[in-house]
Amino acid sequence: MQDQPVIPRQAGREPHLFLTDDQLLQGIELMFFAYREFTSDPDRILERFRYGRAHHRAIHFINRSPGITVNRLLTILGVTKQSLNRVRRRLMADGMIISRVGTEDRRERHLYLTESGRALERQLSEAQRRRMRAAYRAAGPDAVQGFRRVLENIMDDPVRQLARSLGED
Amino acid sequence: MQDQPVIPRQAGREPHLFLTDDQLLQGIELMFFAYREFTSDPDRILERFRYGRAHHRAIHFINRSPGITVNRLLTILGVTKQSLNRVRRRLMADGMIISRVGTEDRRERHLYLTESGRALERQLSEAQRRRMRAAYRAAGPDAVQGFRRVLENIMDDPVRQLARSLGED
DNA sequence: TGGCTATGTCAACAATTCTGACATATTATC
DNA sequence: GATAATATGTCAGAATTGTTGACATAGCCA
Repeated sequence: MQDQPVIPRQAGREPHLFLTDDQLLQGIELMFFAYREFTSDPDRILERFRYGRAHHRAIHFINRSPGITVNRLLTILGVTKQSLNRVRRRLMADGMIISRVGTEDRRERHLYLTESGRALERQLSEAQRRRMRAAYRAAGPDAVQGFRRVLENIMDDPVRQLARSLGED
Repeated sequence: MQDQPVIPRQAGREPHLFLTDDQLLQGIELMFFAYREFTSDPDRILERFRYGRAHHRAIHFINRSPGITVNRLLTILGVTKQSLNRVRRRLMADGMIISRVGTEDRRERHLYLTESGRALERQLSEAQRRRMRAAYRAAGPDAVQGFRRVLENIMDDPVRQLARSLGED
């Protein structure tokens, strides 16, 4: 995803944007409303399984990085292991994910989606991808670049690095 | 993470983009991580008051539309009145907001921030505005435009209308 | 007057998160 | 080989936020 370096514009001086508090408040509200809409499609699907967003997030990132360890998943999700374990236990009981003992380090557990898990993931992901695709197309390619640049800059550096590292596994 | 550029493909009136699933997944993850970062600053402040995000949202929208009715706030927040009332009661007990009987329709209650409420709002808002301002400046004006366009298009029409109506009150 | 609207409240329940404590297996280090 | 550190798992209790359902009051309107 290294299109362009996101941070350093002109070393020394930043482009001087005049941003009123009202413009910034609008941006804040856009984030609030868009995020809510953005999660509404998967939420409806999850209801049918009586799963919540925590289950969705686990499924998403296990799909994104098959064989991910519990520790790595905890780092990405930013929750406690107790919290994740409740979700993980349920997903394992339901046959959505499986856990394999690590070959190099036998303390580690590597998580994978089962066929059922992949099916659910596709359903959830499809709903969100459809919305993203429609929004991208309606906004146009330049807007997409800008969207990504702003979101990346909203993150602090450690999280930005983490987000960028995800496709690389 | 293969960097597939977002390629504009001409066809018809709307700009057609060729979007891989991977690009869309990246967008989805950007939303997830950016939103989490975006809420982290106010979360830290709220902790000191033992308030949660529900309190923040109420404060935000009451500040944005002083004198807003309970019903309107419920519509914006998309929660039940029981859920909002728990938050409202606490904020009123703490002297952060006040409620005034409507002059035209005496059934309505109009909500306002008190001086304490405004002080807290400024604190919360300042943290988020600072982050937004920094992101906007780093990304540049064109990116901001694109950011807003994509987020608006992520919303379904009713919510988009609602979001747009907010500055107008 | 009767019906609808706006608001408020009580109670019970569910989901998600946290902290803290404790346990086990495995790896790394001295 | 003994000890420390790491990775994982579990139990228990608490806080926040959300839900449904039921019920009550006040005020507007036809």
